[in-house]
Amino acid sequence: MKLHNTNSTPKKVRVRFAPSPTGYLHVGGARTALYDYLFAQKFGGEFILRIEDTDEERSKDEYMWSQLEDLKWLGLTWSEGPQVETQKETGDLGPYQQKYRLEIYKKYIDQLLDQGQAYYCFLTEGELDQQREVAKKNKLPFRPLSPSRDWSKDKALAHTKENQLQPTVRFKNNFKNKKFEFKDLVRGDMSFPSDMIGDFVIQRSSGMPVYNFVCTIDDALMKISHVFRAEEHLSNTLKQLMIYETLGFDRPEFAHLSIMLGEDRQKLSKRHGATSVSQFKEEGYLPEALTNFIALMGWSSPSGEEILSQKEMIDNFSSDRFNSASSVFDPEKLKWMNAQYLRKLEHQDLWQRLQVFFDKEHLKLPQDKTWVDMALETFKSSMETLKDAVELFRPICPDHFKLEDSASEVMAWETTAKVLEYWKSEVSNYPHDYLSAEDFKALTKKIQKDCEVKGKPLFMPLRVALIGAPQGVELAKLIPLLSRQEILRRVSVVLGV
RNA sequence: GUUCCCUUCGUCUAGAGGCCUAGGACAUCGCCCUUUCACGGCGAAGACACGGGUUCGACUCCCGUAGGGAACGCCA
Repeated sequence: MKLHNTNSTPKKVRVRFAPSPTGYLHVGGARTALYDYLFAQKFGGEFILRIEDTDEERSKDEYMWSQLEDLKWLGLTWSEGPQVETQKETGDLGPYQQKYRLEIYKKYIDQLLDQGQAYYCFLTEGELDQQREVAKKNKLPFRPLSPSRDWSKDKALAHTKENQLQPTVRFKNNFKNKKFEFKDLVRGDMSFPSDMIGDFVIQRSSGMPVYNFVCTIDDALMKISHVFRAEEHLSNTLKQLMIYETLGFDRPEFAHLSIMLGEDRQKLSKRHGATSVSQFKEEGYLPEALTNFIALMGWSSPSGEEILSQKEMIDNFSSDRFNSASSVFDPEKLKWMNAQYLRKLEHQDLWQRLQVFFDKEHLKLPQDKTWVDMALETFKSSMETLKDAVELFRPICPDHFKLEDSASEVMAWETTAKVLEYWKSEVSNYPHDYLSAEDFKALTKKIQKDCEVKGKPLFMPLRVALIGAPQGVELAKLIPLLSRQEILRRVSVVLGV
């Protein structure tokens, strides 16, 4: 399955991520970018960012910047292309936004036109539809048949002017019975027959060239050595190979990554829940966990280790460990992995990352180091995402105390009132501002003895009086996080005083 | 319809002809820890899509079949 790696890096490694700014950065795109980045890092090459914005209707600069920011958030940095901070480009082979490269494309379109390897096509959409229908009826593959296929450039231009037309430009597929072969880094030897496609459009009637053309030109001009892209581009490669060949460009190596699916085995999309990188960010996933997780969809480390730092991924990265089968995105495993990373974080770091989530919910927490350390130590093992901290910390936040419905059963117990009254009076006589875990333990022993209550009927009411709910973290750990005053206030609230 | 790609536990995967009684991870279930909920520890269950070849021997190589996917766009 994976004997086809060349394992050689003859050319200077230059890889590119080429998103089209028609939406937010998708985890699928993020994975491609990640592989680009890892590959470049591993082989000391360059990682280039190119913006494929030839779809004038759907492309928006706003999307471009958001995608770039998400890429940076993931820790993937590039040496050439538009940069977020300066809003300017770096690199010598720009511009890196295709809409600013139109002159370049025009030159090559003209060259093809002059050489008779492309032609102006005056077929209307209606005519094309008709041809398509005929092909379908005869169970033949559709190949556009253009009357102007063999016209000279001058004749076509004259015709255009005379009739005020806006023709497209089609690449003339004159390859007869030729097999286009290449070695895919993921799939091995690939071969496409030249008659798999007909003459294809390389320039729209608007004058804007199309993806398969500009992509090829730019990869060649930007000296891209390896193209990592999603599997859906596999069949496009034939068109691009034809262009490489007629223009005499060196072609890069290709790696067509398997596709990411949702749990219903359909292509991962919005209806499967979160799919954009920014959504995962908002839900409290760590960039290092997200990249680790997506790296493992379609690639594996030689050791079989699953928790891998960026450095470990770089060190172990190679294109012979790609899996060619598509994979299903499993949000549960992502959560698990995120939890692993969360627990490894330094408290100071974790606390800092938590602030944006607390702020959003107007949670005001103490900030002194001892308290933070204690609180984090108590709660971090219950967190899977940063956002989980909100519900964990809310109960110990003074302004947010309330009695949950789940507490009503406990409150109805016969012994509950007695326990809480006793608890209240003990705490009010306590000499310090905060109770220690040890003092709390001693105190519960005392209650147990004097009230003749133990086990659940003892601890559940106390928990309710502390956080408003009968379930949660260990009481001894919770106690030192609340001031004596706050504890008293709460027990009063619960007792309805 | 044509061309091309893909198929190992529910999910991510390991697997380069004998190391396979198919390994690991998530999820699931059980036990332990625990006054609750988690964390953690230990354990169980669970897969080579199917059929033919080739071979002394096939998860691995070849050919079919089935299922899934892509392209056949003036989307990328």
